[in-house]
Amino acid sequence: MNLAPGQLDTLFTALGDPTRRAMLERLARGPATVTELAAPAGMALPSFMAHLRRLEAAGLVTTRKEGRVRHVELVPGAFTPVRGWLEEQRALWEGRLDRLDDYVTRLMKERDNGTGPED
Amino acid sequence: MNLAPGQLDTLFTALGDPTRRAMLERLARGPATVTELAAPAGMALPSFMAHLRRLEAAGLVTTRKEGRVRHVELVPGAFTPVRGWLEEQRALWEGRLDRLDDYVTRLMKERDNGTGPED
DNA sequence: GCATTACTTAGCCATTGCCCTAAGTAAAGC
DNA sequence: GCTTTACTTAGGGCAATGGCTAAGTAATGC
Repeated sequence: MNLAPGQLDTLFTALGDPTRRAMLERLARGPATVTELAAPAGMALPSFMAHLRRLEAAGLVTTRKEGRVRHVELVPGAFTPVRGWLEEQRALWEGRLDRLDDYVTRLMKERDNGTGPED
Repeated sequence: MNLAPGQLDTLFTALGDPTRRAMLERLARGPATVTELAAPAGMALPSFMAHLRRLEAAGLVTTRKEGRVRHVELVPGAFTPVRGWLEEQRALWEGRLDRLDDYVTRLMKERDNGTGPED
């Protein structure tokens, strides 16, 4: 259940482009065909398809071809590793604040009863 | 309070590199000097400094120079726009599921009392 | 069956990203 | 004051990214 090394790299950089984020925003509202998806992007199809391939490579979307039309949809839990990393960071940060808080609390107690922080 | 256009680009791509994420993970535990931060990275200092500048440009860290030493620390709310975007995506996705759920519920009711979905 | 639609492949080009070495500067240490 | 330390600046290489046009393929529509 662990994530592949480099998966966060692929995910974060996939999210680092406005065209690709716009695609995901659109897809969050439901599946679409390549043509539908590409319309608002305002770029040549081959350029657009490269973005789509990037999202697919990152595991953020899946595509299937029916006849000459390719349908695209979001992969449900695909953001999880990203969220996970951000949560870890928050936990680290808050852990640090907690320890800082403990430390300050201890210092104040020590000041009150005259014992110092030395061993 | 709105975010600058392109800020998400800068943030996400800043997070898309393992060296930079490692720096942030280290900094979540507390401030550090450049030398301390660079030690585990295993690369030449100039290369490392470029990563640091990326993080600073993205607004994820701040640095100040004291004498010949540069100190680096996390900017507290810097992940907020990233979290925010992810939350929006989730809301969109769940909104869609809600509507799907409503739809299915309505269909079932209609089937039960014999009224069809046609106008 | 011929035209249209919906990609797909191929190839080019400019910019950016990520790494390097070499040499410079400026504060601390002795 | 000379050395060491901690960056900093300058410049170079090479791959990846993000865009393009032109031409190909394969399914649909008429």
